[in-house]
Amino acid sequence: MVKQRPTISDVAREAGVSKGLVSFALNDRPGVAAGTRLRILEVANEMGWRPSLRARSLSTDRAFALGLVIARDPDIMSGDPFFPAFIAGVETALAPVGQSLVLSMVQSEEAEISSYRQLAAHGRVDGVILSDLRRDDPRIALVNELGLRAVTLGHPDAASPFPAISVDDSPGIRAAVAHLADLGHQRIAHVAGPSRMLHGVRRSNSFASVLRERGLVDTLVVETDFTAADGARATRELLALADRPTAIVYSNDVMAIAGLGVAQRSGFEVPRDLSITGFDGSDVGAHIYPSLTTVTTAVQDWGRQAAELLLRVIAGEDSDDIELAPAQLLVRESSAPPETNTTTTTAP
Amino acid sequence: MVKQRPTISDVAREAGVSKGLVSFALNDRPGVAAGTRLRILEVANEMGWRPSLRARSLSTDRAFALGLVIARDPDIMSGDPFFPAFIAGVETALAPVGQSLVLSMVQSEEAEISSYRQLAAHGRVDGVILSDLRRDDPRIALVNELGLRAVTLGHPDAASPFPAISVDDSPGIRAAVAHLADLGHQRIAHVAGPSRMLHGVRRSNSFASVLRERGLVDTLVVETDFTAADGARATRELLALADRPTAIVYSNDVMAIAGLGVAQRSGFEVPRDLSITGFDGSDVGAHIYPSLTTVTTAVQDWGRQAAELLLRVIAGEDSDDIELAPAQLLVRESSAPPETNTTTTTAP
DNA sequence: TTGTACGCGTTATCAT
DNA sequence: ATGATAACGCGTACAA
Repeated sequence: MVKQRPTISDVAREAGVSKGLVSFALNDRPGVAAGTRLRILEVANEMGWRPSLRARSLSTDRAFALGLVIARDPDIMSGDPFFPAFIAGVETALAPVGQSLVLSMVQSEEAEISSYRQLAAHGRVDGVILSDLRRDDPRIALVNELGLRAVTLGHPDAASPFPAISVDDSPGIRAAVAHLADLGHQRIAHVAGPSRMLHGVRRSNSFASVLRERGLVDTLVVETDFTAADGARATRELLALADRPTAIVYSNDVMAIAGLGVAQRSGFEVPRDLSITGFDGSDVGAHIYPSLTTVTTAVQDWGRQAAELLLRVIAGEDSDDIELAPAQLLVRESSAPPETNTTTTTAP
Repeated sequence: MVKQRPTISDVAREAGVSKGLVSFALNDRPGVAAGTRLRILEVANEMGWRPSLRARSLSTDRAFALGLVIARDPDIMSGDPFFPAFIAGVETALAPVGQSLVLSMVQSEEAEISSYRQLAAHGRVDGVILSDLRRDDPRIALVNELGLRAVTLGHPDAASPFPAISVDDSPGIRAAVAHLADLGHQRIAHVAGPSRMLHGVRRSNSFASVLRERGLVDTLVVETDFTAADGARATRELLALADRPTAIVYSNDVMAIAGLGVAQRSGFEVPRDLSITGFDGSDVGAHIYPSLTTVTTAVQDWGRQAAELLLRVIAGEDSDDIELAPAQLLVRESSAPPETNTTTTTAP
């Protein structure tokens, strides 16, 4: 005989009141005499009553869960420190309130779209966190049509019905470039992320604007797909230039590490012959040689606050945009003054 | 006026049959005349009827979702290629059948336990994938008591009611050590994972057994927590030994990369002065210099098959253990013969 | 406070 | 064999 878990009907019978009243008492709603409420709670507690999420879900039309659809290749994910930390942060916001995260990792834009459609059609989640915003991101309209609530990580490039929770990359990039320029670098390159991605574009823009302010060459930009392989390719291209850069700013740590490998393989010594900086402060960057100068953000906190904001949106509470502490430069060993003799160094 | 989605009652009315019959027809169950069934399906289709996962969930007591609780520090996750690929694999199994993955990332054992309890109490998932098995893993009994179904990644060290889906690490480790021994290394160290974790233990055991077979020293083992920082520490300790190893086998790529950093920083040239091998074949390992000899497994496939197996278990179908293709050695540049002169090299 | 309809399917019981 | 009816799962919400 399986001991079924008690329902509110059981509690009602035991407490000698109606089902509805139990519901009211349990949800701390007005209209229940203090004494009755107390007795109901007591009985419920004694019987070990737990709310049925499913029943509640059906009757209130809510899922009590948030969704996160990640559209990245495992290759790009591998080694990227962002999502693990972000998700850990989301979890710290959800666990205390008994909500869950439904995660979907897809590898094509069609799969991404259908993933949102499924989440909505099945009522799996009440809202989603939109990450890796793209230009004219179709997900914003889609998610809105589907009736989901959402928050975006960063500001979209068009009007959006959803609040944004952002970390300004700009100060980090600016600081990185300024740091390199201050060290004396004149030819600073940028290994950028995909231009379809807004944060990629914004980092590139910040990069370009600092260079212009400083009156430096701003043509050394290579776009990549964020993978180690593409970071390596970009680095090879840059180092093969007749007038090669003396410093390279990478849009993520994985590419910076791959770039470091390429440089070393080609006989360049970092930072003597080439300075490099990363982005996103991965743990491993601190332990390679030379350790990686990079730009960090409080990703876990971002995750927590994004989830909290989305919960508020779902609850119909205030939902203003949130601006978190901007990215910060973390100077380590991979950046140094360029060689004093200006003769273009070529690979041995 | 919001156009509500049609329910089976709507379909029933439209088709001129009863609610129950619609359900039978929609679920391909016997007892419905062929013609009637066809008409019902047609009407349902015309009306755009979609099943309500919630209603179905409530009445059938199923969640149509799988759970994965990851109990690792973000520090360890960061840079680790396993879970992204694994989850991507899980997704490929779930998406086609309309199921979802509920992910929880926790940072303590208490949080882990309560995470499983919540998933079960709320009926969020029908089953869970147990990863990172530990010695006397309490989760197996817990999950069983909670009435969840499960599969384990790897064989637990005690009887388990759940099928295991495993990738044998042993051949990979053995191949790595054999490779190093064949190159002439006599003092091969192991930077192991936590001994609480079964795969850590198994890799260590495999390591030790090959060394014994070859008659080599097997005392050079340092246990770590899998982080880059701890991999670096272990490497420093090993390289400081009077009789330092000439090769180090790391239990993951992140530590190997950190170890490489330590070695280079101490003036050792890899692989001339020290050979190293990693584990888990991260993308970035292929692009560092020297590129990392490592051991790879088909992680994404593992994820897909684990999810499929769990779905079968939940469906009450066959559920034999599954043994996947074993880990394989991928020889790259970070391993080479030891220096011919046996004089113990010390850091400059 | 109570009674009851409701959300939306599934399934056991009955009637034809 | 075919189909209808009603109970069930478990809360929520509203009229009485």
